[in-house]
Amino acid sequence: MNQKDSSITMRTVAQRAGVSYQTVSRVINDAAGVAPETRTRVLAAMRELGYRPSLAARSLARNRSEIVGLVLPSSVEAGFASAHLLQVVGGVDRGVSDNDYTTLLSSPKESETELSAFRRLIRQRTVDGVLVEASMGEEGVKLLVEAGYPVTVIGHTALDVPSVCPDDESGAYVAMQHLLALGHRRIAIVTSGEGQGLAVRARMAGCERALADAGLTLDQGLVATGNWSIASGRAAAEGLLDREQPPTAYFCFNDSMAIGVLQLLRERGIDVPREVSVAGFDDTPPAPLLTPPLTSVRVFSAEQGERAARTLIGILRGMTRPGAPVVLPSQLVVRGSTAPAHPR
Amino acid sequence: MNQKDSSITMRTVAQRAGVSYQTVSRVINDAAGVAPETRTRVLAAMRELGYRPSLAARSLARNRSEIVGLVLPSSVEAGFASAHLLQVVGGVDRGVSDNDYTTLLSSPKESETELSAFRRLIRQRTVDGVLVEASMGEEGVKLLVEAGYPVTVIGHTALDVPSVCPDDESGAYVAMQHLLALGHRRIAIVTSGEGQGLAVRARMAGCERALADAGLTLDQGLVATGNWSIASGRAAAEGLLDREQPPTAYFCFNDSMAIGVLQLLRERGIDVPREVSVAGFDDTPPAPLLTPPLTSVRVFSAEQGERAARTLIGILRGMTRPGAPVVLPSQLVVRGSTAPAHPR
DNA sequence: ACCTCTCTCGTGAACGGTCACATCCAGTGG
DNA sequence: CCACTGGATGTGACCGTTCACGAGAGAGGT
Repeated sequence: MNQKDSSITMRTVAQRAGVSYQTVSRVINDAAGVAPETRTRVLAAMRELGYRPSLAARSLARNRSEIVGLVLPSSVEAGFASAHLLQVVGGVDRGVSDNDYTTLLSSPKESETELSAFRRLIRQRTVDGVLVEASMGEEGVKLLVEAGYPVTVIGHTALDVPSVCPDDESGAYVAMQHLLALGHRRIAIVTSGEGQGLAVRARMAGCERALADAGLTLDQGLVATGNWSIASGRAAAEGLLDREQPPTAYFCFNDSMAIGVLQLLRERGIDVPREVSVAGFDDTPPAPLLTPPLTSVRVFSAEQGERAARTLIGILRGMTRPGAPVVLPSQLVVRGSTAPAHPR
Repeated sequence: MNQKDSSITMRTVAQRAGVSYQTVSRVINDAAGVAPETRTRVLAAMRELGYRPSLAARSLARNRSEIVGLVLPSSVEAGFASAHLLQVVGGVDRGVSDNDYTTLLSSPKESETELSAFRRLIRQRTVDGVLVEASMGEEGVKLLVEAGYPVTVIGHTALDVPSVCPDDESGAYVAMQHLLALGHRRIAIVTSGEGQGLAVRARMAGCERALADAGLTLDQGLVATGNWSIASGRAAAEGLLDREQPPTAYFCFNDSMAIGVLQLLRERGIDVPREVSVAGFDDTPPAPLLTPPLTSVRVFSAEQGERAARTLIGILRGMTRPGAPVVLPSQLVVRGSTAPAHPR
């Protein structure tokens, strides 16, 4: 059944079906102008011979490959974000292969600069378009655009490029609202200074809106800035705990920093959620496994990947004009790390 | 600098350098028989024109693509194993791109059977060889082999195919030895009945060897069988706790099941590690984040991926004969979940 | 009956490389 | 002085598709 060497070409099929290779080509691309009877005959021949079109030849002739590149941060060091990334990869692959495209991977070798992944992709000249994970930075995206590649960014971007991202603003809004509804008033916000500026800004805006809705205003003294890492979460909490009036709740802009906060609180003997509440962002898989299970904002990573893939392919096919960013809803997942504010 | 349309071909370069296209080809593949002076002239022309060879054309002519496929389980549901997987992906990509190959992704769409990913790869006919993650099962591997593809398996396999895997036996041995050294004598083993049979058997063998070295023998009553999931870990612990003499330590064959065990113990009010110890396997990223941090056996996922990639490419290049499985060392990481046995 | 039109199908030339040769030219050795 | 050798380069065919044509056959109108 599986012809090992698979050197059956269009002409083989054509011969067998008693037509010319062009007719076979028409059948394959189901173009108009082929008699139904002929079509079935050709299809039969294809099946009998186990014919598979050569992607290489097709790419050469059509000058496009039906392959999209996916640029990811070098996952080796990604550590905690890994779950999110893998979800994205899975989603991308789904969206891509549903459209009969294929996914080509490219992440920077650790020895090189981040841009190497982009350069390699451009040099290879084998993909039709590129999906870029937001944490890869914007320079690479520029490079791709200059080289003439359609690009879609997954996560967020400040560039004028199609993108798919979670609804950071409303995610943060809902989380903040949740904490407020539990009676918390001194809510620390642990943000990050690195990368993904837009996402951070949107989340902050969500927080401010929730506060405003509750008739409150953002206390800058309760805002701590980390760098997405666990350690930076710890450090942030450390600073906040030393205040004369320490916060009764912490809202961290990702789960890693929330974990850092949890660690420090445990060390200081402060019970979560009885004494203080903690919420994270991203809802990574370990979140429910922590002690206590972490309340977090789910961002549907896989869907982001899938939508981005569909968007990009739509553009490649000329069916979609690159338009406004697609914003996917985010959703608060309440778990054990948040509880009513401790009455004082 | 970046020619957007990039329609500069070998002949363009040839013309510019005042040679024939064949000479350009020679320079590209740095074949012998080109005068050094000519070579530099051609190289200069290539640089000036920003020439990039077309991978499609090359694949067509050479009948190989320098692309390897990577088959992964549909990550959407992979949940906890995700970190391991992403590491593998990262490692693979490193090994692949270091050799100027490229990685093509293929995971089964969730709507289809697992084999779909393999079928797609075969039909596409665009890769030279395939890397398969062990949890993808062996049927797909057979399919690939029948279709004539060189395959390397990452993780483990019972098939007669090149593979790279962790040293399960010695990993389990060291972990078991660690628990024995802490004074534990009733050590439960939480294994799994699903998939990766070889890995399970190797780990069990390691346990038995450690026990034998300590003059002990495996008590089948202390062996519980799960299915790698958190829930199955809970269930296993539940059964074991009801024994007249419950275990003082649990060695689980992956981290997920260890987490299940930890959860149940906490619910029952049993302190880890003061009263009982728990160890896992795989050392996934959340392991150090648990309460208490989980002692586990690290398996170097990224290295597995990288080695597998190198092995496969070696075979593709005809430099390596497919040989015996490569076994990478594993390493025990001791954390807070294991402590001296509670004296009774 | 003839001409036109449409539908179906076939032909030749790309696409951008590689491969197996043929060719050219300078050195050699007899 | 000439045939021989071997390194440097060019030539033609081919890889398996697609694309832009052109050709043949019925159908329909006059």
